[in-house]
Amino acid sequence: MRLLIVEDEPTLGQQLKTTLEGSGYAVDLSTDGEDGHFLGSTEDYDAVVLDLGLPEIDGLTVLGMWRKEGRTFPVLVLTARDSWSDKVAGLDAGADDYLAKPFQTEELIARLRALIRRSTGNASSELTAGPVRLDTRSGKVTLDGEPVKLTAQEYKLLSYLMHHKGKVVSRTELIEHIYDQDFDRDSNTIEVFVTRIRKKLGSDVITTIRGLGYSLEDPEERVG
Amino acid sequence: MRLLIVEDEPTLGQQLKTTLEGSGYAVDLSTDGEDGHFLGSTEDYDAVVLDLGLPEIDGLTVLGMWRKEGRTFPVLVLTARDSWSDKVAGLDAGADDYLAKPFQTEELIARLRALIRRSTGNASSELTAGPVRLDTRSGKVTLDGEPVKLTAQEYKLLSYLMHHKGKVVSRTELIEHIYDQDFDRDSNTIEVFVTRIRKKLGSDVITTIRGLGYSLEDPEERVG
DNA sequence: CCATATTTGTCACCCGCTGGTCAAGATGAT
DNA sequence: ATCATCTTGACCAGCGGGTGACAAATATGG
Repeated sequence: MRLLIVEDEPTLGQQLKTTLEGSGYAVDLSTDGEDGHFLGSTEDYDAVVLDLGLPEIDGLTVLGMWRKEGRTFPVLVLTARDSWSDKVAGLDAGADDYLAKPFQTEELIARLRALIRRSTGNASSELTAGPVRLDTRSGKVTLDGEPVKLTAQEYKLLSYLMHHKGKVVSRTELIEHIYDQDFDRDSNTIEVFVTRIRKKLGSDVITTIRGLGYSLEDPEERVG
Repeated sequence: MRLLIVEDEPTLGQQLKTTLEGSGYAVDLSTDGEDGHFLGSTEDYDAVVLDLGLPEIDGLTVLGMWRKEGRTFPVLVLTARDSWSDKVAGLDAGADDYLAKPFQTEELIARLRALIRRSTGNASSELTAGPVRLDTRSGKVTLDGEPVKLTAQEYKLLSYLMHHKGKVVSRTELIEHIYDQDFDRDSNTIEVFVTRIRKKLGSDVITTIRGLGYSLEDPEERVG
């Protein structure tokens, strides 16, 4: 999962980036509205954390522009503690959730997880595909009930696929959502990790669609 | 399906070409209006992506010329973000859809798919012919409900025929719409692929009209 | 703070699939 | 029967993808 943070205060921004990366997200950080808006318009994020008090362009404006352009990623807005009006305005402008500063990073993480879950149309924080179950809350994976140890990267890859079960996900899309901006786009890491995951979970969990990418089967097995 | 991209910014153009080819289109790329206009006038495209901010000739002019020449392919116009006048002018000049820069390639792909679907007179993204069903959205094909694995090329060929169900499609037309500019026109690949598709979907799906080409039966055939 | 284990990404090599060519055989039209 | 057109099996080069091994980076533990 890949996030964009738009936060003008460098220390806080950097700190958030580090924490969220620690929670398994690929994070891009932008410190002003102009740049942040551009990133959100061109790159493909799973969620955005947007501070309203920005220099240059105001956060609300940025959000409004995104929505007008048809960007649908979930946006979590950071507001000053007591600016009640901001919250209302934020929700009006198309924010999906808000959090008042100062806040516990714990809470931010929890809310982001919920946002992403909802936006991908998953009802529960438990995702399943055949014998595989993934709990986004605890970050644990089981195969036929048995716990399986995945490494951080393996988990990210699998998690993205499970959030988009049934859809064909291209290598580029995977790279874009698992790594942040600067990453060597032509290398075969994805293939390598798919192999490693298959070794742990069985070779039939992830299907290869030649020339297009990978896919987790939807439970659309039809018998009779 | 074959597309023409007219985009002066080389990086963006090339990137678009690559992505769209990845989505199964044959793509010609032109970097200036003069050349772009020529291609659109001589070759046969299923849709055109036209950037309005072109050197030499303006995009709107090109579009106008095409329409005056009687070209009917659907045109998706790329406009700068805030130039609202461009949009209006574009639609007036005969554009079928527009997309403001910057945009996400996902969206471009979706819009193109819709444009082509509409321009071929198909109401849904699910095309059917007898027992065969093709979903342009997911790229999956089923025979009597059973999923069938087609290769990329097989899919392109079948997809084109299904978009033009009932019409007799000549070999040249197929070649022109499945491959891009540089392709050896006299070879029997088409025949070979027709054979291969028949082997997978049954020999009666594609009818041969000797001397003219191939055709997918309209479902209403009834021999009295 | 060093030693060790684990993880991550790169590389090289292999393999099977796919797309395209060719040529021989089948099928139709006249 | 003759000729053109279409079908199909065989063949092969090239590509995309899978995998083991190695090296760098990072985490773990004494």
